[in-house]
Amino acid sequence: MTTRDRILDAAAHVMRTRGLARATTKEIAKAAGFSEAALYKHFRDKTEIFLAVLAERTPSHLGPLLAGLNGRVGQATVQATLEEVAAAAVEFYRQSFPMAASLFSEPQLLAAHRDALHERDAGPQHVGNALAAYLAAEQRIGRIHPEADPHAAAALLLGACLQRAFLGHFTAPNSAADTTNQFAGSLTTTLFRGLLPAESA
Amino acid sequence: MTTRDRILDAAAHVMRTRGLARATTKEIAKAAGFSEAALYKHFRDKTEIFLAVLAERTPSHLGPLLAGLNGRVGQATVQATLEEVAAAAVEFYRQSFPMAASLFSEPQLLAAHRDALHERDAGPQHVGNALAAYLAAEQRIGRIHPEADPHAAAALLLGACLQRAFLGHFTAPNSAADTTNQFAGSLTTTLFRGLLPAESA
DNA sequence: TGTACATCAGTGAACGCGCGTTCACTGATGTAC
DNA sequence: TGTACATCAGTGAACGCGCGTTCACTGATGTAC
Repeated sequence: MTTRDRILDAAAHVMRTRGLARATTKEIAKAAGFSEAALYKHFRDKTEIFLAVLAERTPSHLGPLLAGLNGRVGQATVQATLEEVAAAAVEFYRQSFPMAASLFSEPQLLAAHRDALHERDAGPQHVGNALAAYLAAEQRIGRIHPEADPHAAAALLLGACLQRAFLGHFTAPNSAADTTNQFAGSLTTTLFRGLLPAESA
Repeated sequence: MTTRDRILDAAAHVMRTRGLARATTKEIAKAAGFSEAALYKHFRDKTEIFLAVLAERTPSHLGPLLAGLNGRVGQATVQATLEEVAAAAVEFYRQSFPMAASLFSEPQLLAAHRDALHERDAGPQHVGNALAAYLAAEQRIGRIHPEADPHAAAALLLGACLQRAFLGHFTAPNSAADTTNQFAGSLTTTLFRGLLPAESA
């Protein structure tokens, strides 16, 4: 493992455990096992460290799953696929949320990260787009109600996952009696069936 | 307006516009039109200012609406009510998100705020609970499918609103072609109808 | 093989700066008699 | 009514501290001849 990697690992760890505000060069260097001066042999300044962490240490469980969604059209059941996506999304959001949220305390860093994402053609909105595209494809082969709105459905499902991750971090970490899979299950079931009572028009 | 109020207004403004990390005593005092020393006549330390802002300057459009939900059971249509809730939720989350997210950069402040919310029996999870209670009541009088899960439905709807607010701040502020009302409409329509195709079991 | 030099990752100590906080003070307002 | 004193919101200047960053340096490794 290169020194650069060790610094990034240490920075990611400090950011996650102590928070962005406490992620000082002293803390990062200590966690990495190097002097503070060593950081500046590998990065121009602290911002560059943060941006590298965001670019290279953001979890990506969702990426492969979303990329494989094309091949799943017509396979298994749509509900089972959505359940899998939901479970993965909860985990992904749970891991990325603290660091992503932290960025809002430093708008300049947020803007720099946003631009970096844009250049790599990445970003949080791509998750929703990929899921909506999958749902639209399933809709075309009749496995989803023809009048359903794929984007709205994706927003509902993924939003619920983001919110759960948010609440899990915001409130005491003891809460959330149900498991992630139970949660993903009740979400997709409710989303599939809809709220409309049977006898109503 | 008391000095205390002017300080809190100034602090809230600085937190929103410059970010929590740039919300220094100097900036707050300057924005309030007082000396830094004046802050300490009204607050023990900077943390107390932040906690007071969070307690007294958090928007509360949603509160009255949610409180009035009991009286809406059986009134108008459920979908129209949900649409109204969704639109208000988007606006509420949009306004609170930056400050709430900022807290994740200082876990100690987050914990202190969480405790303060808990003491006042408040917090973000109460929004979901109130909406779920309303849905359960509508379910009891047959205006919602008897097997639907009220908590899951609330999570879907509010999660989508939270996510929209998040994306609105995270990505460039130009995006989001549709209006809040259009968004709320497609959400509730999709949630009501469900994804299930007509001919399927 | 030995010797002289170049390179470069990493260091300890220092730097200037902006931060949160405190201090002794001012001056306006209220109160007692 | 005037005078002496108490109160208290607000101030300017200073404080100690921890921050990000830079500096001259070390010592190991590689290279030329």
